[in-house]
Amino acid sequence: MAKEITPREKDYARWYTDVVTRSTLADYSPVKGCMVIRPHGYALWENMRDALDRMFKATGHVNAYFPLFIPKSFLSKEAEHVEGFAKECAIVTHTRLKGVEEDGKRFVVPDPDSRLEEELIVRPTSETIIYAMYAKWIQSWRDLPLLINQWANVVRWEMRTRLFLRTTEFLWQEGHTAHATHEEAIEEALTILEIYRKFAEEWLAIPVLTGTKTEKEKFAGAVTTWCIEAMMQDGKALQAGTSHDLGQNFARAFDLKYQTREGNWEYAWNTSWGVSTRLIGALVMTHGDDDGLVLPPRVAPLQVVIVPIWRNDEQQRATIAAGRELLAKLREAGFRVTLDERDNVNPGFKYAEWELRGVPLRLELGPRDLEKNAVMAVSRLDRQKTSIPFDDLPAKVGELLDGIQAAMLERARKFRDERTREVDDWAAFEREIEAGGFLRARHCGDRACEEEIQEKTKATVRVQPDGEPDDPGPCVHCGRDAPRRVVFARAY
RNA sequence: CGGGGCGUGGCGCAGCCUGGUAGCGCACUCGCUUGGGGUGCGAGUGGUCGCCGGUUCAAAUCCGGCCGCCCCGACCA
Repeated sequence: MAKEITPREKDYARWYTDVVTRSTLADYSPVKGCMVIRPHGYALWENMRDALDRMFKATGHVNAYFPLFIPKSFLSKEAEHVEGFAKECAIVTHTRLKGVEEDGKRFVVPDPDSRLEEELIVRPTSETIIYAMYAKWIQSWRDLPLLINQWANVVRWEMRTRLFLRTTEFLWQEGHTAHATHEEAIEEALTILEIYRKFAEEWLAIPVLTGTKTEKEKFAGAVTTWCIEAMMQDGKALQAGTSHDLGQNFARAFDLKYQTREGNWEYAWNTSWGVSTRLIGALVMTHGDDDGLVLPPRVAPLQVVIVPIWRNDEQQRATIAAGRELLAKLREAGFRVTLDERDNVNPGFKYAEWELRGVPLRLELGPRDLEKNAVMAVSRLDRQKTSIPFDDLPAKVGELLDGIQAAMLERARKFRDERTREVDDWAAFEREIEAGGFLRARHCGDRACEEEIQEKTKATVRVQPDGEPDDPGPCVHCGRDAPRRVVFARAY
């Protein structure tokens, strides 16, 4: 049916790229490793951003904006942090270009006279600049907690790129907080983790596991990294968001101290947390099918498309007129909806195109429907048809959209649970990991052991799930004592 | 950074081996037709064949160099 999309079975990576580009979410740009987020993709991001922003604000956070550039010296202040990011930073060395001529051709080169004394780093993340500012703003216990978020772009010069999943520049939010006690900081990190979980499941219909990262996988500079981890349709894991307890690592590095009620000076406790446009990639790979995108109604840029159907001029006038009324009524009710009045393509073409772009609900409006004073609603999820009398209109559309939203989460959860299994011995692990999905196995927690597992199988510990009872036994790889099971998978 | 592939109208490709004035599909424009799952027919618009150099009467095609992008791996959200 679908033209031009590689089926998932044939080549999952190609399918992903096809869906992202053909559905007009994004396109490759002339800049290596960088993508253009097109209006459809950006509208999706805006909806995600707005929902998250409300959740952050409801829990006491405020937005601010910090500079794109970071003095080089800042980045070297926290040892682990440098180690983690040094290899992927873009560096600004000059501030001017200069025209030169060679072989009769003109081009530009950096003007040697404009070389910067202290080079600037294009932020890969903003911990350093933000905690430098916090050190200036915080003196007293009364200044705490400080709960700031920023919506920004960051640059990480990675070797491989994949639309939305890994690009040189990407959009994200990064929260940075300062607290008087470690307990409070941990509570903050967990509050955010819960927001991420809720957002992923209730808005994106992506079921996630929550828990901590191992030493090997945690953020460079963190004491503890919590994450939400999702499973894509090819069985690979995708880290969808992280929340870090930074302890006093950055406070010490940037001399971020406050005076206690008792008059002593103490280092503050920090957290940082973020989700990025990578979530769009997660959305595509969790719900998409061989016909294209499938978007959850709550974040879909368009929730409903009305397609009028006619055979002659009179019917064209009638169905478009009815369509416009319908459009107004649904907009009034708060739905994101459009009417496809184009007369140069036939209905079948429109169906295929709107399905490709992931619109959850289509309302077909033809002569047969007009006779009955009804529209035919078709779900993007399963193409199930429901005839809706005009009189039931805004309400019934809301019900159908809610139903699609719930069914998407349900379907994704079932998919994940069916591909999650327990393994207890190494032979089973090596065999099962080839089939993809999540493997729940015991692990000793030793970093070297985890690295060996990765070398042998490309699998890593994705998450050490929260809130699970102890289940002691031998490590699946080395046989040493392990307290409980963790989740292994190959990851993006 | 290692391995592979590709640069030819807006997009996807053929032509290259065996040199002889550039072709197909889609898209676009116009007309008719059709319209409840990507209608059909006809007429058009649009390209210094990635760049530089060489061989030749003649280069998209052969030779040399350069540039760019994509895919796969290691690193990463």
